[in-house]
Amino acid sequence: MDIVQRSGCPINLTLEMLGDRWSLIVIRDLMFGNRRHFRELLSQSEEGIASNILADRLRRLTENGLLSRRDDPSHKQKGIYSLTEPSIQLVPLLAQMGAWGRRHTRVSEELSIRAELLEDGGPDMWAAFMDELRALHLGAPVPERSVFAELQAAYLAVVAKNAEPR
Amino acid sequence: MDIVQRSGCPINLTLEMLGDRWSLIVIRDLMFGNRRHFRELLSQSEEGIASNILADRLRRLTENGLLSRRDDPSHKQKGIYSLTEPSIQLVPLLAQMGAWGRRHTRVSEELSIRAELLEDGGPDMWAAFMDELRALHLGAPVPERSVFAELQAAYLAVVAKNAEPR
DNA sequence: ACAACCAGTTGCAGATTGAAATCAGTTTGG
DNA sequence: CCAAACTGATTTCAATCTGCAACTGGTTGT
Repeated sequence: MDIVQRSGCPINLTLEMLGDRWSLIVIRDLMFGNRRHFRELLSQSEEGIASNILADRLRRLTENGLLSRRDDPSHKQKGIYSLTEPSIQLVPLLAQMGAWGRRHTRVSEELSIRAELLEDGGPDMWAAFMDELRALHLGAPVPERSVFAELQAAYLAVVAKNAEPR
Repeated sequence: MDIVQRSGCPINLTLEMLGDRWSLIVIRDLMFGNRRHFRELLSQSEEGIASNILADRLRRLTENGLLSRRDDPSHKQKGIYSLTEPSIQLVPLLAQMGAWGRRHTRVSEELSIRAELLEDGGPDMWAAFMDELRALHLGAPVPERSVFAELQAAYLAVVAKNAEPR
């Protein structure tokens, strides 16, 4: 999937880097699901990515500077994948994608509650989330607000509500 | 490229509809370049889309409700493609894509000036642009402000500046 | 020792992509 | 009226990409 540069248009260049069916899914899982290992990304994926595709995307995203990989001290084969500053700055883009998808596609309630919160929260919430991701992935100081916890709590609340026998 | 729905996640569903290398390029050209016919999209494309791919994407985008097609009264074979409300609502997404690409890829000055303006203009400018697109593509009343003209003027100014002999 | 786990790799069939050529109907210029 | 150019595609074909399943070589826990 190496590409000769087609044009210097920012939208085109973004598509050349991220315009396929899996790259943003992988980033989404790292970002919102906090999956950091190959196996977590492989088996806990809603969409069921194949292992060769996952390996390929992790390699390409790392080459392009959107992810970084370091060894896991607890296991010689494990690697820990982290977001980088460029991929953390995809938060507003993913928030807009979630907002659009929520309006114009047939989403499930459980999986779209986070998108709803993120849309309602607006740029302030996105910035807070990015600060939190910098702490989780880049070792920056941990901010007070945990958007991650807010999103997770809302998600679990919806799951619990829908599991209610009635 | 028909897809069995992989999951109800809004980001995934948006990717299933738009996550390929050409769909958003076509929408970009309709939106920012005001290309309305097959030939205009084919030959004035910066990236050089192939005609079979263009035909396929126009068909798929129309099937998915992101474009509409009507006959051109001036030519029995010509069709006029228009954006629809769902694709007009992609403006904030494309603005974010442009903003990200401008920061993290090697864009050309000429092709990124519009992204810069759109980023600086923020949600107010996006809303004005969407109103203008509703006038151009859906027959809504023409708004006072023409973001399209602002973008075009800025683009032409950069082209002129860079063409200056010095 | 041994089973489970780990991060991938390999092989393969089928689908998708993209370049180039081609197509048939429509309009235009002379 | 007729030829050339234009229209929105379609066809052909090689190359690439996708996804599934099996497999590899190594690590870890018991």
